[in-house]
Amino acid sequence: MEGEGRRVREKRWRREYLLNISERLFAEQGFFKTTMSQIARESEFALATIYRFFRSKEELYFTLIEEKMELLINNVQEAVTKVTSSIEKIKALIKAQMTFFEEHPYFFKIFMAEKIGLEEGGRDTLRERITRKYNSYLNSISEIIRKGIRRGEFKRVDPKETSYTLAGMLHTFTLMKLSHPGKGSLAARANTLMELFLRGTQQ
Amino acid sequence: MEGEGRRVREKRWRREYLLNISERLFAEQGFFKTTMSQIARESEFALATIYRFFRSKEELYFTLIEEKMELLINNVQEAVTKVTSSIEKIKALIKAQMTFFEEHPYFFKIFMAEKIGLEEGGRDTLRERITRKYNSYLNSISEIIRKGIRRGEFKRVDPKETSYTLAGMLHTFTLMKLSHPGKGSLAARANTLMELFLRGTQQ
DNA sequence: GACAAAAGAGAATAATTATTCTATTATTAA
DNA sequence: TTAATAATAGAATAATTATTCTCTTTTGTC
Repeated sequence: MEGEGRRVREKRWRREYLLNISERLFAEQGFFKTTMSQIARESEFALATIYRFFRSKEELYFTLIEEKMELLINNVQEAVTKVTSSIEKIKALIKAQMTFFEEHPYFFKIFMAEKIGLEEGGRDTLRERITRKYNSYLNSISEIIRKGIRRGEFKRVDPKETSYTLAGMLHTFTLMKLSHPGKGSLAARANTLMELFLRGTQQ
Repeated sequence: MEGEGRRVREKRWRREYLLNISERLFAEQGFFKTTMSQIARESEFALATIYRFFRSKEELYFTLIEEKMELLINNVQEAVTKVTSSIEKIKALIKAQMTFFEEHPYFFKIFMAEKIGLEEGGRDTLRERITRKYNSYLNSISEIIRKGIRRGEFKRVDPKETSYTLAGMLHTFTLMKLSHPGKGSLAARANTLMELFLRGTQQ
């Protein structure tokens, strides 16, 4: 069984390598400008070989998004469950998401590009799965806020509105930091965003 | 000269009509999935006729964005200059932008889709012009906040970070309201967002 | 009404590109 | 080693589509 183990493992490596190369290309040029030949050239696989791993260009693209998104959600969930108060949970969420996107900047770009489509739910089955996942992620943020209100930690805001808005702040903040990287890491700025979210800007 | 006046005017109408049809299609399907034949069919112009108005598909697309963006910026600037305090300026900005996007939802979608590209500045000359415009818009928001800090209206936040974050809140909030329209208009919810921005969520 | 110029139409072009086909090569298990 | 299986390669396919060409129709000026 050892031989088969290596075989399977190597196949997984190749698949992952392919996903990584594609991720970079899709992030840099977008879905349509990226061609399968280009992915083949850069990954040093032949065209037909790619089609042994993925049924189509779309499947490659959406698989990529789905797997990274699962990773993101898992990371965040793990960080959130480690603390108890709602405010700490929000803080952990912000930090975990920033850290993740800092480590996966290509994915961040693709994710941002898809976000608009995601919030509406596309037609394709592939995209639908991702949409559902993303929405349940947003809902889990709403849930934290809802509970925080009950516990008296937050004002009586609308949880849905607030969680969406937090997501928006988080994305734009990340976008700014990734495109104009200043001093210090993105995650180090988590407190700034947290302050803004909790206490606002008014003197 | 009157005959020429009508001629010119009608040409402008046709151009605008073409832009409107394209705007809808681009918003619904994105740049690449939208074909020139489709635009021709839906606008009831012939293919070659479209090329009398616009040199290429890209020019059509970017022209569309640029013109609407100018309109947005003008609307916001006008609203902002009507009031004096920085806090009121921010409030006017939020309301004006929400109103604008509520009136031009197709443009909003295109705008959101381009935003990621915009922040980095694409290679094309056409896109660069838009990028510059959008950045100067963001800078004008920073400026309001900077002045507000000097006047003691805002805390000593980082104006750039804060203005970007405000932009993000505004976009996501708009996105949410446009895709799940609840009771009341979007602009009517401006106060909610304003509250959140000024005073935060903490109890 | 007649001529010049612009607008309109749809077919032709030319290039691109996702996907599949047909061999060729490497790997496994016996 | 050897038959079977999987991986790889690059050419062929087939469809799509932005753009241009050529011709016809409409419009404005005289």
